[in-house]
Amino acid sequence: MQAKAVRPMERKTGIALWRQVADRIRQGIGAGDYEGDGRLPPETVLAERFGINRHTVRSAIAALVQEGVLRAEQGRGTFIQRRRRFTYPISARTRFSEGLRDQARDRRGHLLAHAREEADQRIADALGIAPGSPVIRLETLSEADGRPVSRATSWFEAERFSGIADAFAASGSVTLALRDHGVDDYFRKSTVVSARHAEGADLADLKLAPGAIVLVAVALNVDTQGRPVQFSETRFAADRVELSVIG
Amino acid sequence: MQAKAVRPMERKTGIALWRQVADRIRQGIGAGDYEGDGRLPPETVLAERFGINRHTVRSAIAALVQEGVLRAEQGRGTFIQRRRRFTYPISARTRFSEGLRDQARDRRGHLLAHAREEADQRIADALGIAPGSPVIRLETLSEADGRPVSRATSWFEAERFSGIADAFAASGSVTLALRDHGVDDYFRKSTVVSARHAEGADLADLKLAPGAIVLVAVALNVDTQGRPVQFSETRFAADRVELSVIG
DNA sequence: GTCTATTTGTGCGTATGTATA
DNA sequence: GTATACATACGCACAAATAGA
Repeated sequence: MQAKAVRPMERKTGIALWRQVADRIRQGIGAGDYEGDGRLPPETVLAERFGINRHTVRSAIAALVQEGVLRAEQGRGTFIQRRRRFTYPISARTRFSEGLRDQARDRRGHLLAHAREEADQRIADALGIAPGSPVIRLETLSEADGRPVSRATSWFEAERFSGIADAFAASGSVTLALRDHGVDDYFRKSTVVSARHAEGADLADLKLAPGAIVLVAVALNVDTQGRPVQFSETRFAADRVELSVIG
Repeated sequence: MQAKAVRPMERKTGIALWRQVADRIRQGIGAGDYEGDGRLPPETVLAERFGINRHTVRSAIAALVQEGVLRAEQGRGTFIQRRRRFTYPISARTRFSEGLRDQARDRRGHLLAHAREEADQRIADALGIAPGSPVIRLETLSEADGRPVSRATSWFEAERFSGIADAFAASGSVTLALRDHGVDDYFRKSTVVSARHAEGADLADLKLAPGAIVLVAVALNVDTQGRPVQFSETRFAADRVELSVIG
C-alpha cells in the first residue's frame, strides 16, 4: 500500500466516475499539485490512487485533453497544457479590456447578436425605466489570447443608445460604444456574483465541457450623473477566470 | 406540439440525464420559473417538455426531494420547498454575521477543528510573515436559519492570536474573537472569488449533493494599522448564496 | 545499436447502471 | 413491472512509443 491516501470516488451519483476524476485532476492542477515538471503521474498510479480502473482514468484524461487542459504523449507521459487563469478585477472602474490589460496580449469583444425588445420587470428596475419600455439587448463574447473568457448579455435603454449595437460591433468595446453615445465615463454601481453550471449556448460559445461551471456577474453601470447606462449578466468560464474584489 | 420549446438534453456527457434534469429544475426554481403557486408541472408534462421518459423525470425529482429542494405529495403534485437565497455583501467592512443580519433570524458559527501549524508560502505571503512561522488554522462552519451556508478555513499568526480558537468557539464570531485579542476593528483588504465543484468534507458539512458548486472567496483582513490579521478561504454553497459587491 | 523498463494506446469480454418503450 | 438498448466501469492482455542502461 504505497499509493497516497485520497478520498475515494463517489459512486452512483449520476455523475460518471471519469467525469468526477477529470474534475478532480483539473482542480488539482489549479491548486498547483503537479507544479514541478507539469507531468501527471502514470495512469496506473492515478488509477491506484483514486481506487479505480485505468480505463476510467484514461476517459478522464481524454476529456481533459479534449478541453485543452492536458497533453498526452505516448511513451513519455501526460503533461499539463499550461494556461494562465485570468484575474478579472471588480471595482468602481471595472472595464473588461482594461482589467485584463497586463494579463493578455490580445483582448477581443465579439457581437454575437442584438435585438430591440421590451424591458421586463427586472431589466426595467435596474435601468430605472418603465416595464415595457424599449431596450436594446446585446449578446457578446469576450476573448483573451484567443481563448473565450466570458459571454455577456447586456441591456441598454433603446432611446438613448439607439446605435449601440453597431458601435460595439465596430469597436468590440462597451467603453468605446458608450463614448459614441456621449458617455465619456461610467462607474460600476453594483455587482452580484453567483455560480452555476454552464448551459445552452454558453457551453458552445465558451468552449466548455458539459458540467463546467460559470461565474455569473450581474452588474449595473451608471454614468457620472448616476443614471443607469448598462445592465448586464456576464458568464465567466470558472476554470479560466477568477474575480478580484479590491476593497 | 403543445409542449414549450426547451433546449434538448445532452447525451453521453458523463452526466446522467436525471442529474442534468435535476440541475435544470433547480436552476429554474432559482430563476423563479414556478413562481405562482410553487407547483411543478406534472411529471408527464415535464417529460414531454425535456424530451425524455417520465421515469427519468422521476429520478430527477427524487434526487431534489432528497436534497430538500422539492416536496412530492402523492395525488396532489410536486411543490417547491421554498428557501431563500442569502445575499452576502463584500466590502471593506465585510463581516459574516452582520452581512446576513437582515436576512436570517438565526446566524451561527461553529468551530469544527483547529490546529497549530507552520505557514506555507501562500499563507506566509498573505499574512506578511516568514514561511514556516507558526500559525493557527481554524476550520469553521456558518449557518443561517439552521441551513449551512459556508465552510471556511482561516489562518492567524500564532504569536499574536494564541487563544483565537477558544475565543471563536465561545462566541462563534471572528469579529468577537479578534476583539479578545485587541483588534477592535478590521477591514477587508482583498477578496478573490472563484467557483468549483464541492469536494471532500465540504460536501457533507454543507449538506450538498455531489456535483454541487461552491463559490470560493479567498480573503485578507487587516487591522486599522494595515497589519494582516486573518487570511481565509471560504466556500459558499452556490445554490444558497450570492455575493454582492458594492462599489 | 540493442535490450529493457516505463508509459500511453488499443482490443475484448463481462457486469452493472441508465434510459426508453 | 418487463424487456431492450446503450453507457459506464472493470479486468486482462498486448501493441507502440520513449528513455535510459
